[in-house]
Amino acid sequence: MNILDTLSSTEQKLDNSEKIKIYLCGVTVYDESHIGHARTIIVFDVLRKYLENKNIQVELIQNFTDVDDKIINKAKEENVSAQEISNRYIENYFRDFDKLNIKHATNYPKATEHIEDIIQFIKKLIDKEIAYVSDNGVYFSVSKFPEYGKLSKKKIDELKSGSRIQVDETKKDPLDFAVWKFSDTEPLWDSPWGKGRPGWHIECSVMSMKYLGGNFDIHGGGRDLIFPHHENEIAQSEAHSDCQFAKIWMHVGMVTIMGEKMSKSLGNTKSIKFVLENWGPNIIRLFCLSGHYSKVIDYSEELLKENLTKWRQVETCYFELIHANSNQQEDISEKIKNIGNEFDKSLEDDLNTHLALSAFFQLVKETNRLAASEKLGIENAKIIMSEFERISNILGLKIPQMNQEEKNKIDNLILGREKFREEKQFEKADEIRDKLNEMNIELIDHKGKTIWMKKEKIKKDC
RNA sequence: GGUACUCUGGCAGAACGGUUAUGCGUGAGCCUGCAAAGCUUAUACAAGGGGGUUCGACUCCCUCGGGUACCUCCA
Repeated sequence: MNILDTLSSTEQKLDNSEKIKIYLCGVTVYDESHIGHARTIIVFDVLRKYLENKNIQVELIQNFTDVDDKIINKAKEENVSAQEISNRYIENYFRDFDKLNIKHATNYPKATEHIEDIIQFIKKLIDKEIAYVSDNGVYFSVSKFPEYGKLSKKKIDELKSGSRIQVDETKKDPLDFAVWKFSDTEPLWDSPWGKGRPGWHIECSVMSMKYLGGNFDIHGGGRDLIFPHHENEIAQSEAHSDCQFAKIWMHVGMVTIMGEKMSKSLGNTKSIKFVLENWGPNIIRLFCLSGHYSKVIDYSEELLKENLTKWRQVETCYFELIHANSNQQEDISEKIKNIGNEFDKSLEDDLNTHLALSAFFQLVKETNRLAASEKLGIENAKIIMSEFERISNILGLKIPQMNQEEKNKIDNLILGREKFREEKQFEKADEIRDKLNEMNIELIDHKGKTIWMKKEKIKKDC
């Protein structure tokens, strides 16, 4: 599998070894997660599920940054502890992302639970004279890391001249960044240099190394993390270990809205909670996977609606498959195999989810074509269903299931309707159809039989 | 200002140095008691502008222009 690596700007082969180690920069937990966060995490979820489908073990570490100025400010505003804030939003995180059908990471380490590791890490940096203690904290000395800027392709002197950073006189160099900030208000921890808290960036260096070792396969996150976050992580980590940090840097493009970046600071976010309520998880996933992960996608109701149409086709396909009972058979195994290969090939090529989705929709189309011509036999349905399930698993799409009782009820109503239709009592037949519609059951009248499908409830459906 | 990415048909969006992408939408038809869903079929002078390389460029190079992101916290 090839992945576009931000550091080398080329596609790098992902070792198809038995295990792939991935570190994904998660969220700072001070507010509701929005659809931009969802995109990044969905992309990595698909990557992970694809690899696992190929029997490659994946160790995925995704951090929570739970100590940060924004958390502290919010805590002050609400007059509660920082921990209460971070706990609340971690809870919300799982509330949202579980609904989005994201498989849990191997581990979700938190900065506050790794203070001792962080202190040890900083100690070594100071011992190596790469970091120094000043009045305000401990700083990483950028000049000690000659390759600084290699990820974001920035030149050090240009950074200096264009610097909008408030010049902190206690720093030796304006580009130096804090690994430890002195403070005398909560949250704070003891350190050999003074009470305070870790700076941003340091926790990812420490925790990735702790859980994945020095040189792991993929480090990922949103594009906006390239600078300064990932740049600083590389500097700290490589200065610390003298070894290459991540092998591949994989960055997911931004979600914009009306052409503008969706971000908390701009106040133009659509929270996952909101979008879930209106469109449900499957449409969000289809939307997030509709373009190449590295590019921008623009959030709009129109696009979500387009994906609703697609989702309805997927649902139709699924229910055609489970109701298949035609005696006619057409040999389709080769065709289905090709579609599966096409799907895999697309993902192998830098996780081209858009092409992979095209392959999936070919499968859907093929099924619906067979069903329309009364040629969807049980054997064929089995073959297709197995591929359908494999693909929807990787993409994280999920048809809502229902219990037997509900199914029986539907079948009985349909039988009643059939009777009225035979007797040409269409008004009564239509009443039953309407009743089923209210239950989100849609009837599909084929020549010889009527099948039903349970449609996912979508608020924005109209 | 610097850096990166990007500019493809009404919309979304891929691949590829030479072949119809694909999907949505739209038109027509089939199916139906009527619908819905689905199917069939048709539809798009497509490549930001201008140069160049080439037998041939959407694809490579140069240049001009637009957009977005980053350069401060950010997925």
